[in-house]
Parts: sequence; C-alpha cells; structure tokens
Amino acid sequence: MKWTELRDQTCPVARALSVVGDRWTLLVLRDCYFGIRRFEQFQERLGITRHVLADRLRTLEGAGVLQRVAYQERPLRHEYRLTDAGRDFYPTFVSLIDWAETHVPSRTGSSVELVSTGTGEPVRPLLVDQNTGEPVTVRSVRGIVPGKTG
Amino acid sequence: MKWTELRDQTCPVARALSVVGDRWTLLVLRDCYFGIRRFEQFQERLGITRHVLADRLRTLEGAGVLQRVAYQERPLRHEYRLTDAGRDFYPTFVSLIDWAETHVPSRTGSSVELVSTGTGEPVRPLLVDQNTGEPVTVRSVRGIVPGKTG
DNA sequence: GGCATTAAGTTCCAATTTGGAACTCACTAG
DNA sequence: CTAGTGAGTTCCAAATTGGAACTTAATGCC
Repeated sequence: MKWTELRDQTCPVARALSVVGDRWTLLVLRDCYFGIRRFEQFQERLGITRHVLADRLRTLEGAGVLQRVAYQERPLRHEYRLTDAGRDFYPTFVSLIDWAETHVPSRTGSSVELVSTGTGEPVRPLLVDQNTGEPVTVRSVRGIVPGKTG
Repeated sequence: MKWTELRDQTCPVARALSVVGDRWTLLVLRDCYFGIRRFEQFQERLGITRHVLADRLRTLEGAGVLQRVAYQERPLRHEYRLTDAGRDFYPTFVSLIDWAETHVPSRTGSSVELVSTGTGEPVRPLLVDQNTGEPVTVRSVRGIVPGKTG
C-alpha cells in the first residue's frame, strides 16, 4: 500500500493517516497550535528540511487542515493558518499529549501543562460519549463494520 | 532531528510520535483493537513488508504498547497483545477516527461505526475536562510551558 | 525417511524518501 | 550597487522502504 492509496481507503484511520500519519506533519500542526504561521519559523523551530516542510505544508493545505493566505504583496508572501478542520483536530492532539504524559516517560521532564484558558486551572482530558457521558474505553466502545454482524 | 532523538524531547507530542508517529504503527495498532495478534495476520491484512512489520512490532513492544507473549512452545511462537498503555491509547485512536469521519471524506463510504458495547447505540466522542466537564477546544484549553509566563 | 506446510522472522537488492546545503526569485533597505 | 529577507526549488548522498527469497523449528502425511 502506498501513501497515495491511503486516502481512498474506507477505513477512517487510514484516511486520517493519509493526512497526519507522518512524523513531521504532526509537529507542524503542534507549532500551528502555538501560533506559528510562517515557513521560516516552522523551519527554524523544527529543524526540518525546507524541502520536506514545503511538501508537508502542501499536504496539510490539500487536506484542508491549513489554509495558505497572502499576508503581503510586493513581494508576495504567504502564511499558513489553521482552518476549522485543523482546529477540530485539537482534541485528538490534546488526547495524544495526555497519553504521552502518562505512558511515554521523559527523563528530561515534561514541557507542557494543559490549563483552562478561562480559569488557569489544570485540565484533565477525558473522552466521553456525548450522548451518555460514559468514558470511551476498549471495553465500552467498539468500531463495527456497518451491514455486517459481529 | 532523527527518529531516535524524538524519544528524549521534553515535548510530549514529540515523545508520542517516537512511538506512534508513523503510518504503519497506527495501522498495526488499529488491527490490535480489532483483535489481531499474530505476525502473519498483521502482514496479510496490512500488506506491509515483513521486514518493516517486524521493526514496528519491536518499536511498539519496546515502548510498552504491545507485549510479546509465547502462545505455544515446540515450535516456539509468539503473539502480540495490547498492554494497559496500548489500551489507554484507545481514546486517542477513537478521537482520530471521529476527526477523519468529519474532515477526511471518503468517496467509497465509511467502514466503521462507533457503538456502545453495552447498548449498541451509536457513540458520539467528545473530549472534555474531567474536572469541569467543559469540552476541550483550541479556545478553552492551552498548553503552557511550566515556569514560564505566557 | 522424505516432502510439503506453517509461523515468525531475517537477508538482500532496487526503488523511494529524506537530510543537507546551495541556489532562485522578487522584492526592500541603505 | 550590495546586502538582506522570505518562501520556496534543485541537487546529491544517505537512510528507509518495498518485494521477494531464504531460514529455522517443528508437524503432518505418505
């Protein structure tokens, strides 16, 4: 299976990975959530090759996660802004942070703390079913293939 | 920055990606949630090179996400089982599915529906703050660097 | 005993992708 | 006229991946 084939899979996980299933893409997105918008800034902060950065930004733009917007003419310059799709990825992103804090220990200490923008209090993320309020776990929620039994 | 350097970053996103920041790793994990445990099954279902599969399974085992367990002696054979760390990744995984269903459209239709194991009712995942019940959004929750202002 | 099969890998080589560094283009500043 | 800025592109060597064959330790069959 090739990268390009992932996009047309019926499995939503495969489709998600056609966009964010790469080391650099998620680090670019991380920097977006920290307010980074410009090519040079991404490049310097990440230590990514300009070459690969250009490619990943194109992918994210093509997927509608980022939007390329001119911020000046003469000379024409663009920056990359989060779209609604990009902002909607934030809970997944926070969920990933929470998992790493718990299960991928760091010798050097952690650099990020999640806090409420309103109160400044620490936030403990939890994925629940919006309908029932029940936490989502391996036990409580299953992915089924519609039209099939089992 | 190299793959191996990610593990020692202070940023939890980088650390998470040292484990799951690769196309195949998450597809392997997906199959684990569907009950797949054996090398041959992963290989056949994913169409991944045996070579790369062996490497990814080693990575996941090394990170404590999967556990390599002998299921028979004579000849000695092992299978891969989810650990607690692996099961704890499930909410992130469900969150990713939910995002893809909303923002990465498929021409061929979707193959997965999330349902409650108990009631069979559809599940609508939502990430909330466990303390307040407030949804986690770009606006409501921020990652801050402890010890710094801003 | 000899031959095919199974499961979990490993080995080898060609093809693709990445990293690193330099280069381009369209300006602006001095 | 020269230097600098910002967003890329181009080029080549190095690393990673894909594909296919091979290995190892057994079991089943004739």
